[in-house]
Amino acid sequence: MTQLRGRARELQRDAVRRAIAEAATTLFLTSGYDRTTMDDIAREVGISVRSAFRYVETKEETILGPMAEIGDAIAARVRAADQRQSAWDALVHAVARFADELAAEGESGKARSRLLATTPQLRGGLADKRRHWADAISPAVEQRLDDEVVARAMVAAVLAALDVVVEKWAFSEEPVALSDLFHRVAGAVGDH
Amino acid sequence: MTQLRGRARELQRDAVRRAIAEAATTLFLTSGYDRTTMDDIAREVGISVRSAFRYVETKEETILGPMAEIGDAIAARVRAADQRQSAWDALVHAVARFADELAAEGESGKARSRLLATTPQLRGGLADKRRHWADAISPAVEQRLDDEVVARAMVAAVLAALDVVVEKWAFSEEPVALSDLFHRVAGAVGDH
DNA sequence: TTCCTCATTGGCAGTCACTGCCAATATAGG
DNA sequence: CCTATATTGGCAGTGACTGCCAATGAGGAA
Repeated sequence: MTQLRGRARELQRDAVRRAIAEAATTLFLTSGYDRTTMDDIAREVGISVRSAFRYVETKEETILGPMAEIGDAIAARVRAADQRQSAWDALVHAVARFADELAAEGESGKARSRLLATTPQLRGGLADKRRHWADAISPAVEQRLDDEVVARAMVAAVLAALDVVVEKWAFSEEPVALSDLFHRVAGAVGDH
Repeated sequence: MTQLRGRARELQRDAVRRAIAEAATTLFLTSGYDRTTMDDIAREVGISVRSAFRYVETKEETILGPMAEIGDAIAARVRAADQRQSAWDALVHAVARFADELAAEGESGKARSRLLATTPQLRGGLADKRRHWADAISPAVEQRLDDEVVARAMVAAVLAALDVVVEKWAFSEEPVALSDLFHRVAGAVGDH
């Protein structure tokens, strides 16, 4: 039963992590990143600061943690794409699917995106995430391309373009269709 | 004489900043980023920690500070490029010139690049710099393109590709020509 | 030269992120 | 109920950074 026990523990851990992410996001959004201390977050969740740091490695991770899996999801979609599709097209479509999911979150997704865009202290963590995404996605792209450096550069370029588009979307008044915008921009970057 | 006096002060400031950058780079390279304290850097320069923080805002800035001007330099080159050149080509060539300068630094440039690539704590500052570069360069690209978002995305994409190429170059054993590699990769990303 | 003014300096104390250590506590399985 | 094991939270310490203030130093006026 050690298996089950371990699994239960993991589920419990994930629940706490989600609670931390939720509390942190709310607090950052209402009081600002700097003016929110780890103490505030821990208190909101109902645990000690010392324990909070057993669930997240850094303050940045409180809000960025949940973004970890996205890279794998995108990589899986690249792999699953029709083999006749070019590396670029497979990649752009896979990333666009993520854009759709973000857009589906509605206003909360927009608010979070605005927070990430306007909080310089989060950029280190954000860069880390993007790096991990790139590490996950690049091999899938490389398989269609046979060139490691080009594959990595292509992934980095597309993710960078995504960032620009998401920021534009997050701050635009009129409702813009995020993935349409992304497709348009990616097309323009790819054609020049 | 207030003018001259002010200028002298500025020159003095820049000299101290350079001394800080040099000391920080050396110390980070020999002892590692974490194991180097601001106290160590200040002592090496011969000033107090309190004063050091009047020259640089953060520990990251000690080594990243000198990278600030590069964005403007690239922007100027994009503007200066032949108007018949496409936005993409002008941008890629301007960035390649920077790659040449980096390569011209030789081993010290490589070592610094390796440090930046392997030190996660510097990624926030690095992302900030890249953002500032992008803010400086994008208007110059937009002028040839008439589309703000596409211009920003193009710049972000090319800078992301540059990062990948620089990292590859910094860690490769055999001497690779940095800007050749960059041109090849940029071409591949742009054509797909 | 001497004095005055203003910028720069550096020490001090305080905040906050984060860590190692340890004793108290909870919990699953016998 | 009891024990092995995991989890918890307090405490003290480090290091980045900030506001405050008294001391210092350098240039110009008298």
